[in-house]
Amino acid sequence: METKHCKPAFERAEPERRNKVLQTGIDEFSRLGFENANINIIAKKAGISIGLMYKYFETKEDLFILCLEEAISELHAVIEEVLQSDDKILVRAEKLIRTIQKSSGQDSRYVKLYNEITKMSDEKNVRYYADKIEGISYEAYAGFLKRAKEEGDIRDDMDERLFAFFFDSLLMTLQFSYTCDYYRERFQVYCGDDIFDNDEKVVQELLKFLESAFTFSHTDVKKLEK
Amino acid sequence: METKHCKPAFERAEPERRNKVLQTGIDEFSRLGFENANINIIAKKAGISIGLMYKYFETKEDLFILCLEEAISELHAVIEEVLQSDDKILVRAEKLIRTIQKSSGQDSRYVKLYNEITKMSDEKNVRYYADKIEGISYEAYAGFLKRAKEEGDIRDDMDERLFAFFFDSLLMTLQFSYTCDYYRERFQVYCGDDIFDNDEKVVQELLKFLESAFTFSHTDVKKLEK
DNA sequence: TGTTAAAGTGTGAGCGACCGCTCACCCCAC
DNA sequence: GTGGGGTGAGCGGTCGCTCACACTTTAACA
Repeated sequence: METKHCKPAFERAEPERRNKVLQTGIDEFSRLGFENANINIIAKKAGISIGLMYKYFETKEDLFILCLEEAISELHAVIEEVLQSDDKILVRAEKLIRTIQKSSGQDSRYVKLYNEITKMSDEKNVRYYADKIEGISYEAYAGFLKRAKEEGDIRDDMDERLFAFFFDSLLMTLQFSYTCDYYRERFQVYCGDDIFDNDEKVVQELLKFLESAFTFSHTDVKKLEK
Repeated sequence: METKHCKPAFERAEPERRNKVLQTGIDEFSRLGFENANINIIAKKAGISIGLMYKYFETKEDLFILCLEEAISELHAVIEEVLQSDDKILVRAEKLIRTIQKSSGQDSRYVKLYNEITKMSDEKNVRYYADKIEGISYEAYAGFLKRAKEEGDIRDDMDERLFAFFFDSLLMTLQFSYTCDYYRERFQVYCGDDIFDNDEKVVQELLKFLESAFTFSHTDVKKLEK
């Protein structure tokens, strides 16, 4: 599973062509899903013959996986950039939320591809990709959550890992809710048809929600009760 | 889309057979997904001929949809039961979490089918099912969140709908994390390989997370600072 | 009550469309 | 003349779905 997913010929090909193939793949796979996308059509749209496609890739799945890795690295580059500055945790959360809102319109294809792997159930692939993809997010979050904890920006009575998990779960769902058809619809059921015209409100409410969860511990309840 | 999804013959069939067909369908669709499940094999496993299957259903998709509705009504029956008592909101949340943990092992098939619709992108179906499925959850949550707000169990400075959305997002992700392959793996990446042996810890940490988010408003920060 | 036709239940071989993938072939560079 | 880039007709397998046929039940009528 850690092996390369293309043949040497693809690495030798012109960067322009490599890009065309990957972008066309991302287009089709994100639009139709892995099963329904047709590799013959991807080849045609990318301007190469199906024969050449199979000089570049062993199988349709390998092409898919390379598209996936492209999409993932694109998504992570954005996250990485947001997390580079050493803002306070809530500022970072805010930046992440706004980025999610922006990128949904801009390049929903990457998010849709990410959503695709959510459906995987082939054991080896699942393990490999979960480790690879979620591992990166986890490292990023774990790092700044730990610092935030040390600096007293977040409560110290919570398990860091579960905390990161809940945090990411909210952001991941939000990302899908701005991008993937079913999640978009669900978002509207919960928050009204005009929720997509109220980005600012979503930011503020989620920050409120997170701020409290971040900040307050059970002992604070007692302090307040006095 | 609001039409029935089986022919009259299926309604006339013996309940025992109807059940066998639906259960076999749920088995196969949840295990393999809609695309990879084979309706000829479902017929065989259910003990009827493929010809009869098509006397019961117009298309493979109709069979799928009926299986889906069966799964959904099963899931909702459980939620409904949990929410029937008039416990405080945190007690309810706890019950929901524990139910999710239990049902994951017990009948993961229903959750997996629910996860399947997450992938839908056919416009009409998406709208219909999001309204139908998420609508029910939303009604349930909205109702008890409103009461909790009136009774002062949760803060009053948050938008109820977004609040319900965040709440359900956490629970939904948790549900998938106990059931669907990729989400399970992701759960372990974040929380360690032994997270599935620590149900109690998950309950407690999520309740802590929720309690703060439920209870504290920004003005409380200032009170505490004094 | 026996006869018959219509309507319903049930079968499974196989059609036809689709699609992942191969392979025989062409072209050009060195 | 060998090796790599490039082609696309078409093979082979799968699978949704049909249809001709067999059997059973219902019901209408003499």
